[in-house]
Amino acid sequence: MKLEEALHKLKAQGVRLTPQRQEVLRILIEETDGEEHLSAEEIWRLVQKRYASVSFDTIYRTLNLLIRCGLASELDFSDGCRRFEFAGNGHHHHLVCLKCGRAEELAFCPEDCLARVQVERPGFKITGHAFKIYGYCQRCQ
Amino acid sequence: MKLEEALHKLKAQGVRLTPQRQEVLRILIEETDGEEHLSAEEIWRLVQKRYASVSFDTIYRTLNLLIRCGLASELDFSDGCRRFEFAGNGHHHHLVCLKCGRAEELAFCPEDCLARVQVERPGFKITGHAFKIYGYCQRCQ
DNA sequence: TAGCACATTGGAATGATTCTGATCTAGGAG
DNA sequence: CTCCTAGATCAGAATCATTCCAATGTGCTA
Repeated sequence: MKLEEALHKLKAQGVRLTPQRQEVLRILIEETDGEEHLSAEEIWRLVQKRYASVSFDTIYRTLNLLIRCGLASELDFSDGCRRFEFAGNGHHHHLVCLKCGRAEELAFCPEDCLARVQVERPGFKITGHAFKIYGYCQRCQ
Repeated sequence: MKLEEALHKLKAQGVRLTPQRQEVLRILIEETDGEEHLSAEEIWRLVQKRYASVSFDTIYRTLNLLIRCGLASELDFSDGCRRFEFAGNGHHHHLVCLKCGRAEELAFCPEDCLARVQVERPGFKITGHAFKIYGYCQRCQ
């Protein structure tokens, strides 16, 4: 399954599989049911359940490591802290609720817009993009 | 001109026109030649030229006030601090250079994408959006 | 199984932003 | 024009997310 695959990918990059790292990865993959996008603190609390003495620093170092290895991506919902998600579910964007802070995932991607931008600005070398939609989810209206 | 207009708009909302506020607004409007998008600290240094004892706190309170009044907007270029711009130049997006941090403004807006999203997710009430393109500007490639 | 390069820990440091309590002032009332 | 006060400013301390540091612990290769 996904976790095995992700661990294998990490190992293939010469990264040590410590229990803390495995647990962070497991949480990103398995404990984000529905529309949860966890903050570092939330991940820390979850890891603590199994490894009570894990430090905050380890969480951040691990998350940054996973990002460098392409297994996690960071999100910014303008709520004061970074949020993280597993990067193995394909490219997507988010609908962010301004009241409850939850984010729904959106498969749709404005690729054709990118092409138009590239034509308009040939001098700029595009490497990535972000499309975020703000508003109120059904529950919060 | 623009500054007069903006000050008038502020007054109309019952906001006191202190010299510090006027200077912050003037800097946002007049001193951002080219593609500068100022951080709070940069604005602070500029205000200090005229009001040497201005506090950092005043800069932040003023910027947040201007945002609430619709005269400024905040930008996030993922470089660790918020950046600000005058909100009277029309809706636009940004091409952010990952090397030098500068942002070019992009008049093009993926409005049609928004419409498609709205059809796809009728339950979500859209109030705003952000479209950011990351990459390398001509100078930095 | 041993050894060491790399990870983890706890606490302190950093940097952006906001709060606090004392002092000052913009701008309306007289 | 002057007075008055709600609201603004100031300096410095507090807060919050994130990272650094030095000591200690541990995956994993040989």
